[in-house]
Amino acid sequence: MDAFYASVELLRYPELKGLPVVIGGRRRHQPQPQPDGSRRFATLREYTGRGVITTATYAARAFGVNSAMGLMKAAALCPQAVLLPADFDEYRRYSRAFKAAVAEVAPVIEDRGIDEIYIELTDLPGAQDALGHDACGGVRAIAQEIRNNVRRATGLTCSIGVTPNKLLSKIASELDKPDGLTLITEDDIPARIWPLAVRRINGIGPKAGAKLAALGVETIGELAARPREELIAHFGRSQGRWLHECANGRDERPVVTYSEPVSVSRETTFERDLHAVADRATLGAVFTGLCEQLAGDLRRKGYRSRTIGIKLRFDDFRTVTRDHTLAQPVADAAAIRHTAGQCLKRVDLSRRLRLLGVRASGLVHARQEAGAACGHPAVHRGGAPAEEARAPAAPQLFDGEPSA
DNA sequence: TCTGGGGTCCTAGGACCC
DNA sequence: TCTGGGGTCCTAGGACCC
Repeated sequence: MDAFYASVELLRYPELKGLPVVIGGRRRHQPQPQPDGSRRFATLREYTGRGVITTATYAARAFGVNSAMGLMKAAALCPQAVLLPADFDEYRRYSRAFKAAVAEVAPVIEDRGIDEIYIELTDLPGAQDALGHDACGGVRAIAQEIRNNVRRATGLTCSIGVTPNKLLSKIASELDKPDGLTLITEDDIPARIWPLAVRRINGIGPKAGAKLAALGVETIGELAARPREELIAHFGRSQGRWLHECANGRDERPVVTYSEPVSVSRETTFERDLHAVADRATLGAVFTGLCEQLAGDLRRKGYRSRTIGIKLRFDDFRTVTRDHTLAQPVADAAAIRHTAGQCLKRVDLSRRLRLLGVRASGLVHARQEAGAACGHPAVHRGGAPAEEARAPAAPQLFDGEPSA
């Protein structure tokens, strides 16, 4: 989807169309209705505090404003940009709507988050001609039908890349944004893929990009020109092979239509950095709140968790995690709070904190817990000793929160 | 003026088992 | 007199993505 969150907001506030608009920040900048019936919007200029941009309209991007940019930095580039708070419930509604619209045309879909999907077109009627050859015309018509359906259902535009695999489709979908449709065949790879920067490959981020640049590799074509053995020497067997395959446009990954969640988490960044001792009451309350939210998430999704973990980010942005595996899965806030409290004890808390998070992994379905529910004792086979899930004792470190 | 929140996957070392 | 070998689980950190 094109500038998804921002595009959803423009449906709500059509008077903002064409203006630089960014979504992000923490509450407190809802549009205010005016006596004359118009609405007053907050701008980046007025914003102070932490936060990043989650989405910017194309008009805002023209000022150099982009996703993940700090709001204060964005304000320096485009102070007049309208700032709207994120409304995830609304985005999720539109997400379901666009996916349903796609499914009417092509039902084999892999979810890639709120605004992205992979669609399998291979076995669709019309995708191939009678001889089994690719009929680009047929595939183009199907993609066009998908776009029309999405627009009819949501009023939103999307960009589609139609290619032999997921690697190329992801790249192709970004070549003609917004509202684009790009077809690429294997024969097009040298002309259309090789000139692109290696960073366009999904999976090459800042670190791998910099490492490749240091080796004199800027484009995908330059990557393709490097011997496989050289890439393996620099990046290891696994990543080296993968880079070589990517550079040549090869990707065998299937479209995966179903997957179980691996973890569920909640985290929050504070308005100001907090200290374990000086802000103990505040931190304790936040900590308990996160555990309660996590427990609610687990219950709603129907999971219990055997491994509870915490995440801390210090004022110097250093991040540490600690986790703890229990013999029995838990889901209630008190047990999560207790186990997370045990984890917290293992961290040096002399620095101020900017972020606190709680995570549940080792998920099992709440109703049929493997082993335990089937009457097997939780057999312990290797690894560090797992502890019994205990009833919560006194709150551990961020003590002094109002008792739950 | 520092840098959100929710995820996945990978690596590497240690513990432990057969 | 070494220090096997293969496997799983757990933990911590990091890269990356939406």
